[in-house]
Amino acid sequence: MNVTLRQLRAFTGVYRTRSITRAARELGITQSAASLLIQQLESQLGVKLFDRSTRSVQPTLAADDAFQSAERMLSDALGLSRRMRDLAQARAGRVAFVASAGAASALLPAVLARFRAAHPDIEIDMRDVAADDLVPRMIATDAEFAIGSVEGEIAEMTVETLTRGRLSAIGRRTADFAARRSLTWDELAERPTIAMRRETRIRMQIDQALGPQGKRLTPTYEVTLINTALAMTAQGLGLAILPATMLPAEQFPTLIARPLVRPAITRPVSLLQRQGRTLSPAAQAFVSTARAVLAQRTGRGS
Amino acid sequence: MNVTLRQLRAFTGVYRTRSITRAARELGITQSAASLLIQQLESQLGVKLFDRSTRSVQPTLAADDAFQSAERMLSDALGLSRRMRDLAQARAGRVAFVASAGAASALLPAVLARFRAAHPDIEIDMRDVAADDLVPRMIATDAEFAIGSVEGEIAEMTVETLTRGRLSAIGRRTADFAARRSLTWDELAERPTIAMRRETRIRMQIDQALGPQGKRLTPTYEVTLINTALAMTAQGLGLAILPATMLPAEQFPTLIARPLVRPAITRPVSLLQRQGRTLSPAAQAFVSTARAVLAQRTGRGS
DNA sequence: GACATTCATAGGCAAAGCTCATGAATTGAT
DNA sequence: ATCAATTCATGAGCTTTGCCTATGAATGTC
Repeated sequence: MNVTLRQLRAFTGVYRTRSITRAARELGITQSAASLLIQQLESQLGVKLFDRSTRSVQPTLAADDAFQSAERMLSDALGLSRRMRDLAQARAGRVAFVASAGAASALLPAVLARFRAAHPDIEIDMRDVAADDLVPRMIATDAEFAIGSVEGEIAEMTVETLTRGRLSAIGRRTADFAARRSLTWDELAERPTIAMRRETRIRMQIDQALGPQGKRLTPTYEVTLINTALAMTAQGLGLAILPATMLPAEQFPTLIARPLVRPAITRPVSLLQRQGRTLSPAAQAFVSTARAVLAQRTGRGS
Repeated sequence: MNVTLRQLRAFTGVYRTRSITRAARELGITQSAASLLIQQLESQLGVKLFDRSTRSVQPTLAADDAFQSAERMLSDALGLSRRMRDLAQARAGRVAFVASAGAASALLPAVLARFRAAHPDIEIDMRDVAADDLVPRMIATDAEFAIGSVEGEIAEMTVETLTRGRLSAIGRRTADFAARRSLTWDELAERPTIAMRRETRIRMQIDQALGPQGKRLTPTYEVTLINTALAMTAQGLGLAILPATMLPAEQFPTLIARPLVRPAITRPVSLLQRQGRTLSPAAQAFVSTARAVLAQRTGRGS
């Protein structure tokens, strides 16, 4: 058998109190148990630690020597427990994840704000990447999860749809536009529109979905960055054709989104995780915050 | 129950080998025992440490975090064991003791040399004091023992006589003097003598012992320091009246000691220890070295 | 698809660990 | 000086822990 922390606890207790009885009380064990623990420790270390009579318990020089190591180990043990408890309660730690640029700019700011309020000491490492890089970066780095639009299966990963954003027309809150429940794709032809360039994921999905229906989007403007599209829309240059989830209400308070139908095209906001790997408590907390925020958002319409 | 070092050993093993089976082999336990230890640790820390499937054992972030503390504690534990083993074997540590000036100059140098050869890493703290200070210093300081001439009992202390030095006449190795087995006190009257001053312990003892016999020492010279007496003797100024144990043969190779008889007066060389306190292994080793050296010395005549 | 490897779990047994009771030594009070 | 009180050590007995063997489930390999 080897030295145990139990023995060391008894040892430091006796060393400090100079009494086996008192130390035992502190530890919540009987005096005889404490006595045995000291004896064991002495025999395992091969050193007498206390000169004891019924009347006094005097530490030997060896005990003076051992005391420091013992204290350090015990405080390390306590520190470890505390640290793990903090990690478990997401009061310490770090969340590293990948987010597509779209999610990062529109969806996640709210999540981040809420998460930070609840878990102020968690380090957040959000890697915002172009949509195409989402999965490769997730695979290549130590990110615990990824948030973005992913369709289909990916090896070694689980994909879960958090919410679906309907492709929408985003425009200024004019009486006319605000009155609409929805717009059809056909109706867009009559109006100036701002869409993403053909190379982008969003646009590719639109074209793929409309093609079989014999329809086609012919935008007035084509841009690369979502923000550009929204800024142009805010200027009244036309309707932006985007998932509603990509409209940050705080940033563009004058804009509103109205779903496009016939056909309704939806785009998932997905959560990507490594299969068979548990998220750290901090990451779990983050994910559930994200769920909560997205649920609200969906509730008030998307 | 609390975290145990056993669990931590299993943990670091698994962490390093990324395998419960291999770690178990290292620890000399079965795979199932190791598996249980990990489970216990996880439940006690409230944190998942490994994502395990039958095919892989992946440390979580919490495990990365915990690993360092765990390693430190284990190496502390090892260090403690080793340190205590060194102390036990008197391969490390420190001996603090008090020695009367006489013992320190004549008896102990040989002991120190031998002890140091056998225990090169032990720190030695020898406090050499005047004979009268021996006991007070022993009581007041943290010295583990004292060596010097002590008669009678002392509270809280054990007094053990290591050897007895006979009061002797010390003189140059002349054919005449060397031929003598012993001298009587009466014979001293015919010769020049060098004795310690009346205030010294040695002298007081001589006077007390001779008084009842109606005898009296009337020295030619009276000095305070033993070394002075010996140096004078070496110069041929007379016979030094001292315990034979106080003649350091190495320092005064020309001098020899011959016991004084009628009456024979002896003076103990005592070992003083605190009652009920064990000596540190280093001190024990020192004391037994002292015994061995003194035994030799007694053997070759004093 | 059979095989081998690895982790988890259950049952059973030995050992450790604790408590309770008691004894021995020592101190302090009556 | 005797007695009560305190404190540490020890032994008996019971509970809990800890380990091993055996087996099952999952997964990657040939």
